[in-house]
Amino acid sequence: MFSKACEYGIRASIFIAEQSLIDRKVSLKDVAEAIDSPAAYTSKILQKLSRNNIINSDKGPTGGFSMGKKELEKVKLGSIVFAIDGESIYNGCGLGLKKCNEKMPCPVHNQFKMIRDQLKKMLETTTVLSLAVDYEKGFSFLKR
Amino acid sequence: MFSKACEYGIRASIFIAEQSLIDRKVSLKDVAEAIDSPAAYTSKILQKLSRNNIINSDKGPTGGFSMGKKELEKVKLGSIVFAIDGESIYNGCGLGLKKCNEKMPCPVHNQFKMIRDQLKKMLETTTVLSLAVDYEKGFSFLKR
DNA sequence: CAAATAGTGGACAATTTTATCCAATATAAA
DNA sequence: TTTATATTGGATAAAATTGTCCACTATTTG
Ligand code: FES
Ligand code: FES
Repeated sequence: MFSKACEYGIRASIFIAEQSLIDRKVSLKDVAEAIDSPAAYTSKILQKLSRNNIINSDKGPTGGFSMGKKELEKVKLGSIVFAIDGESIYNGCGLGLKKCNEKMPCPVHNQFKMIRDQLKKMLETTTVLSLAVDYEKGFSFLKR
Repeated sequence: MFSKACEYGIRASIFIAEQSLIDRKVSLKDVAEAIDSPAAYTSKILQKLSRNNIINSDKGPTGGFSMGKKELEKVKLGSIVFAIDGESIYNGCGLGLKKCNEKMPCPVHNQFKMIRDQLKKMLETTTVLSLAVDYEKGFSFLKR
């Protein structure tokens, strides 16, 4: 469904969001341990999220990754997926034709469109904040 | 969503099904041209489909790939996806945890489960035959 | 200013996926 | 039985994704 990079990106964002809720900046190492991901690779992904204004990062001692109140409220899952995996989720064809195209649809276009539209809607309405709150309550897990 | 191999596999199956409807066996070359895929790679995929009894293949002159009436009626999209991409569509976690697990769900489990269940249902109810019939009528395309 | 800390960026390596090539096998037809 | 044809299987290669290493920059603190 999503690339590994995107999965790490989502998990990292949820962890950073949750820590930001209790006013904590987290280091790369913190993130990698919390979501059980390779640190150096995770670093690249966090850079991308940072450049896309999904999280912010501060250098130096007392530095680390965090999310401000505004970001916490406006960042949806879709923003992360788009930042990392691009628009393929939105306009890609289920059978790999150049682009999804109503006028010259692939044989599974109708079936796929329905599902993809729902996925899209889900991504665009689910906030990282809401997921972070559940995670904080211990209802969900970022590693196993 | 699916691997490239799986996309080729589905497109190939639809083409083979459609040609079988008018009692034609097709060669590897025919398939590769019809779906615009690399022939040698497509060959591997067709082998896998053949071993999974989704299509049949005959060697030698007058050989080629085809689907019998029984296969045409019983093969669903899901059979193809399972044969090529395995069970990850069914039990994989949306955020990349080892397995999807109700007891220790990832933060997006509920949202993903809903979408994945619908995808699953779609894959399990859509027959290759129905897609082949639409394709035959010119309602859909296998390449662009 | 010096030292310690933490993210950044670039090069590189490993792995997985996708793609190619060719000899071997099976089969039908002449 | 010879020949032509078409799939099969194994070895490789190319490309994309995932993962690692290390020197550099920015920043805080003493
Ligand atoms: S054309 Fe294939 S999904 Fe729309
Ligand atoms: S645990 Fe992640 S999708 Fe079910």
